[in-house]
Amino acid sequence: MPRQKLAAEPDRPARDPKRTRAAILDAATTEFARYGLGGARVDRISRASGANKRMLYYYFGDKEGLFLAVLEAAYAGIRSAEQKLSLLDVAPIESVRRLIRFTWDYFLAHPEFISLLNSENLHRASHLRKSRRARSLNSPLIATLGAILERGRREDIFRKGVDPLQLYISIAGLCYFYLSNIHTLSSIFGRDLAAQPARGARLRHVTDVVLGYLRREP
Amino acid sequence: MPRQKLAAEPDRPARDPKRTRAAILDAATTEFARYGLGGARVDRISRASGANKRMLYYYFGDKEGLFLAVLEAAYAGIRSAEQKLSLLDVAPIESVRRLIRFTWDYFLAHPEFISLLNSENLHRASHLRKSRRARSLNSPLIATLGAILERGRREDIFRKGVDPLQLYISIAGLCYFYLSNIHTLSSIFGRDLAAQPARGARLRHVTDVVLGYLRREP
DNA sequence: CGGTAAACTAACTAGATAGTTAATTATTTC
DNA sequence: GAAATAATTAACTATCTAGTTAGTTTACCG
Repeated sequence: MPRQKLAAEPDRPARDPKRTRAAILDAATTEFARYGLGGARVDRISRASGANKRMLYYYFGDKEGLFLAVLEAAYAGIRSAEQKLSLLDVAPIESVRRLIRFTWDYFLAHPEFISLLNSENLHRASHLRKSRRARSLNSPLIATLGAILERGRREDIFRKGVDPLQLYISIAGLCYFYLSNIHTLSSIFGRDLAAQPARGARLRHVTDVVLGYLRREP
Repeated sequence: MPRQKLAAEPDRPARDPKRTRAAILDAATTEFARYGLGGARVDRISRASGANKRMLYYYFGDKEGLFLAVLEAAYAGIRSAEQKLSLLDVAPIESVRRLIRFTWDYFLAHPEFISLLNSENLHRASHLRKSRRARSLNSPLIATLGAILERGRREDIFRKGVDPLQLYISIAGLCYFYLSNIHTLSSIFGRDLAAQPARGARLRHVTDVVLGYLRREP
């Protein structure tokens, strides 16, 4: 099948480095998410992006460099989405509900992020370690969550002594694991856990677990 | 480097199909866990097992058949360990504590199981779907957990209406995610989350989350 | 407008890869 | 004990793979 050329429109320059680079990143995200780093193929990325294979090496160095760029872009995506959350202008319980809802919806809408994280952990975060932006990928939500928990404690709604980092990890874990392992869980338990009623039940359950935990102790 | 022969001991038969097959499975488990299905190499498995590469195809058909055999063995392992748990001869709260502890300790001791599950989900459980034993890999703990929750409810300790499958998935998720994503989490948050104090804190936190959720509502 | 550099193309390469072939050897069975 | 079978070995194969080479073409700048 003849290769799709990018600059097919008459009024577009034949060379557009930003567009070429973005197209490669996009195709690479899909390929790495679908096959993992080890199973992804450079030639398939090249074909899907419409860019010559040489260009992958021209812009990203090598396959692993491309993978790191994909990962950084993925992190930038979730951080950007997190910034749009408004959590501090509502009551603490509602803040936590929103955070849970955001986390669940984000993972649901971005299964490629889950897959990329799994790949990166298989490789022991060796790519992130090379990244100059790793620490900047940290989530400012931890501090925000700390403020929410402190406010909830002062209002006598939440229990004392909750570690915001642990809670953040737990909220992520409760959502992530279900979606990341959706295939084996569905297979083992003989149910389609990806279907709507099951997903809705899962979100409600996660919310109950977290809010139940946060409830002030007698 | 000269290839290690299996039957080096004088009183061992030169041919031992069971031992050869077990050695291949063992080497394959390590290889698939370390590199994922796509990154694993058949020649490395052959070398590590000490068996001729032809034997991998003789016993398992192909690389994917070998992967399925590894996965089934891994599931058999956790089911066997679950059977040794005794949960019904103690009070409900202690039962739940034991289940959490078991889950955490098992994933900690078997990082290869986590990695294999991640690989299988990347491949959409396509191997498990071919397995004739998938449903038998189901956990009988779900029913046990149901009994525990019902007993706790009757004793007015636990809240009403807890879905044992959801709770089982949540306990697994709270433990699994932390360990599965240990590398990216440590990298992003600039802490060694695999070190002892952090692990202990994590287990305590998970226990508090689950028991906090289960606590009877006022 | 010409020179230069950047962006791009097509073909190539050296090594890797899963799987196969053609045996040989050890064990089992009658 | 000989024949048959199963388990094993060494070498091979066809294809795949990431990355490279050697250009060409387009855009930019003075």
